Amino acid sequence: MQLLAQIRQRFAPVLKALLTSVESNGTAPSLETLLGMIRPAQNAQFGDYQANFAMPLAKPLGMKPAEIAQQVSATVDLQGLCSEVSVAGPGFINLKLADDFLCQQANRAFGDSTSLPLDQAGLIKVDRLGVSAPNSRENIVVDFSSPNVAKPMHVGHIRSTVIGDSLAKVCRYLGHQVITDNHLGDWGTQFGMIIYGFRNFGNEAAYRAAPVPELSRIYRYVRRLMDCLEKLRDLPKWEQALGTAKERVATCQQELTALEPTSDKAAQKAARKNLADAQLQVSELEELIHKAQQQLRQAAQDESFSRDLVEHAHLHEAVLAETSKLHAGAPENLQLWHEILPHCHDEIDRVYQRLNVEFDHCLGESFYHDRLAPLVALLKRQGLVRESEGAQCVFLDQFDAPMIVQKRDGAFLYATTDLATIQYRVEHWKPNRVLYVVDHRQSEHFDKLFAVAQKMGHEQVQLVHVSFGTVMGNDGKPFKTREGDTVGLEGLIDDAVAKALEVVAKLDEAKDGGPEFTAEQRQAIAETVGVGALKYGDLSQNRTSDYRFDFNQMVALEGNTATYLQYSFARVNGIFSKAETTPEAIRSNQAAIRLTNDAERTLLLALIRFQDALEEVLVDYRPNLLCNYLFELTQEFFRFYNRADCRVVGAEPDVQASRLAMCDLMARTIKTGLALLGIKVVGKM
RNA sequence: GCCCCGGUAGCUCAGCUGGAUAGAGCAACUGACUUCUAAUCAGUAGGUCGCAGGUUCGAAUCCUGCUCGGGGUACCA
Repeated sequence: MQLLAQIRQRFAPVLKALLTSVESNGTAPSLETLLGMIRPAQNAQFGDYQANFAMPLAKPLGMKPAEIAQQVSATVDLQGLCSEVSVAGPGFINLKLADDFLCQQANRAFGDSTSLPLDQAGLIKVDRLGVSAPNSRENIVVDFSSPNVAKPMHVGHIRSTVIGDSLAKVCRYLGHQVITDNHLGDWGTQFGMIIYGFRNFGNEAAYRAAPVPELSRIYRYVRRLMDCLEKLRDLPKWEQALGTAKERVATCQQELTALEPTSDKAAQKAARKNLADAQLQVSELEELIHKAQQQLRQAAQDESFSRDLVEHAHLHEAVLAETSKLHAGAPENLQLWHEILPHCHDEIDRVYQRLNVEFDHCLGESFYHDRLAPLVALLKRQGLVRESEGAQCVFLDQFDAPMIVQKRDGAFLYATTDLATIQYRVEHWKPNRVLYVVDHRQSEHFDKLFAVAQKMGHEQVQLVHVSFGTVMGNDGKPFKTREGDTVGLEGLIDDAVAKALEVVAKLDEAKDGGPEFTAEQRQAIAETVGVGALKYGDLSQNRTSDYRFDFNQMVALEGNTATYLQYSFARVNGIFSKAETTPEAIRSNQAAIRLTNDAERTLLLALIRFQDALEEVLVDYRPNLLCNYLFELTQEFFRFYNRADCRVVGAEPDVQASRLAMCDLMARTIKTGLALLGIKVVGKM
């Protein structure tokens, strides 16, 4: 249920009346703004909710804020909703929900056994818990994950995948019509690499025995060759640049010493900064060169690799040629592409399965390739395209550089594909909104893309770039292995699960009655806990900030982690078995939730805020708000759980029944909330 | 050069559509297992919210300048 909306509704008529009296003076905030100032109390000592609109009304109304607050709280009808209304400080209105209302809402959620699907196929279902349908049901397309299928998924894919999946689920849960689409990279240069590599470095037998590892090996091999060739090409340039940079250091040094006797502080400061910049440049170049030399030395030790470096000196061009042959429809390349592609899908599907992520569609770049030429033709007809330096460009007033939709050599770009994708989605899915869950470095691309889409006439669809920060390593730099490679996603999952298994085993051993799990049970729990920790570590972060990936912290499995939330679910189950009952029995028992103390009250208050928390998530597409909510809810639960006067088992029969119902609602809310984050629970830990 | 994002406790970060005394986790310290699983709970300590101005009843939050860091910036995605 929507709590905030209910409270705001009660205040609306009173505020409307007040606003009409300031009509002449048009400077008063809007009704909506004022209602927005009713929100959960920041500090529980002030009550449950607070209204802060009296202060900004003081000037337009020509009254003291406290008087306004007084008047409003005397007039507003909060019958059945609040038990206490008071004015405090300069004019804050503090509200306390009536216990009866709290119980009534909680009972409604508890009694709602309807289930809602979280995927299009309806395979994942969760409890509705009294959550109401949206005011307007929208068609929402969520575009996320979008890896290149030709190479193994790495740590960079995790944020898009996990955030997108969660947003899609929240949208669906709140009643929207959602289509998830994985816009796979299955048509780009990476395939040129694999095709070339398959022909030149492929091992037929290995491929037949296990295609995926062999393809992966081929990709990595070509990648390594290209890297080395690039280094060979760039090394002289860098060395030259190093020389220049060193000269610059010397010049800067001289300039600074020349300035020293003068008293021009600003000039000295600028000179010092120049020097520092130059020195930084030198050290960066030195490191770059050092690393490259190291890599080349290593390569030199590998005889066959060195031979390949010589034989395939023009690898870069060759790869591009294979790619454009593929795009041009050359049968031999197309055939190979069809042969290879399913294996690439297998590879990423295994990761998705592990992460419990599914898509309604996986329409990759290849799906759009024959729509690109017609799209450019359409842009031309619309008069949006202009040729510049041989390329077909759409120029935009807001940007210096144009959006290029066709290269000088006639090839299309990802901008072209993205436009064709919008075209297709609008035509076939008629979305009100499309969410692109893609990292922040592409924000300018999306700004341009959306601007062009609007010029093309797609004004009715709201296009949103849900951007997120980079995954950093412990050193504060983009997350890489010690060797400088990107970190494979699958290995990361394995590590997280392995770590979770350690903890599960250790705690199981330490149990009072001795270990209770079999090896298989431990493994299953570790899988849920490990994957949950990995996802939650990411989701609980504000998506816009760079995310420092600290493996040890993530698998600490205590504090604000998925494990903590999962643990609360397991503990509730512990209560049920102690009480020798089941959730089904509790629900059919039709017990009434009622309040006997403040810990119960705080827990209930948190429980009935579930929908409000979910709606907050969608305001700015921020799953971390759901994490915050679930964490706070769980804290309230454990406070309740640890209190001597909140024992469930052994309380008076009707109190026990009420508390069992509360616990059931708690367990279902946590389970549902975690499901909306794409995280599972286990009955015992 | 231009554009975008960020600087909050020792560490990692919430809070940013302005609200009362700036929060959490980790790390440190004290206490709670004959109890519904101690992966828990209660408590202590820790801060000139990068700096300087401004807007107003009120600023971590909005505006301006500065500073430090990251990213992007015409044919890669």
